[in-house]
Amino acid sequence: MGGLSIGQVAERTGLSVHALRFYEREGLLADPVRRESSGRRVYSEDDVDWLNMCIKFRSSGMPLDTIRRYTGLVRQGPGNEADRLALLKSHQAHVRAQIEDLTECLDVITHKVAVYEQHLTAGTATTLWSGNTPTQTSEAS
Amino acid sequence: MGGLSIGQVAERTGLSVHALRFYEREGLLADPVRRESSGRRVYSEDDVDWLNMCIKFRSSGMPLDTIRRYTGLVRQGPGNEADRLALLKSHQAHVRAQIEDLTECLDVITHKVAVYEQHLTAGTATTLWSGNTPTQTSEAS
DNA sequence: CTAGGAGCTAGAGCTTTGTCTAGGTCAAGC
DNA sequence: GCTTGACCTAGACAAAGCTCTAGCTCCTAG
Repeated sequence: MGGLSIGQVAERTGLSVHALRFYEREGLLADPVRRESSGRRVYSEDDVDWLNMCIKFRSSGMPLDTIRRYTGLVRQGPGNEADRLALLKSHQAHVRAQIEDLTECLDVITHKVAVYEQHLTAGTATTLWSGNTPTQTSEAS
Repeated sequence: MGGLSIGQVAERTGLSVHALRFYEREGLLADPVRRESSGRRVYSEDDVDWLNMCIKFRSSGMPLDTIRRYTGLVRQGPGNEADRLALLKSHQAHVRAQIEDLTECLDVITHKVAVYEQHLTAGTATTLWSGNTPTQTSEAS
């Protein structure tokens, strides 16, 4: 309610105080953070919510620049909902693509893990034959 | 078989020739690329396979440094399979975490998309009431 | 009243991952 | 013989996203 200091916000968002000031400078905050008479920032719960959303955006690969654009739309107020939606959908597609991509990579890696695990188990079982090492060729399979 | 030029490899891996040279300098290739008498690189199919694997690693967020470590292990030859496996498993876990993370982000975004879509549809249906805009507060939901 | 701790601004610095440039070699085709 | 295009090396530059520093202001506690 009352208001949070930058340190408190850092603690509860996980962003550093440096990053918080940086984000503000970069225009990522929906509205400029209020200040105490002394000039210190006072964050509202809404600010924290907004920041948490930014964090979600960031951690799903949205560049600061895009977040800035989105912020700009929200700042403009009602009337550009279609634009916001377009931006969100585009990012949504991007995130889906990332997940697909990663899933594919995971498959490859899991395959390699399986190969090595099997190799190592075999090595333990049949101690004598030590030539059964994945070669460089089989490495890239 | 015969051997591919850097340009051909660039074409079929999607990496730029610059990136290919860069990767080599960075020690990401299992063995040093062979050279023509003139000094030009000659890549084998194995090299391409290895590069494709590196690309998978990279695109799943493995830093060059880790790829370099993995490469080092493979270069050392048989005997360190357990280390390779450990590295792979660690990356596997990392990729899984990323996917989970992204999935969570996707949920949040999808939720917002739904809110905006519903808002816009409602706006079209009931043209008169234009005050029904997501507020900044609801923005961060 | 003084020390410590948290904040402030402006701006420099850093890391990662490439990309690009400059200046040069080489082989093929006209 | 000259041009063109692909390639070479070494090293400068770049973009993104923070992080850190310097130098200063406050407030609070002892």
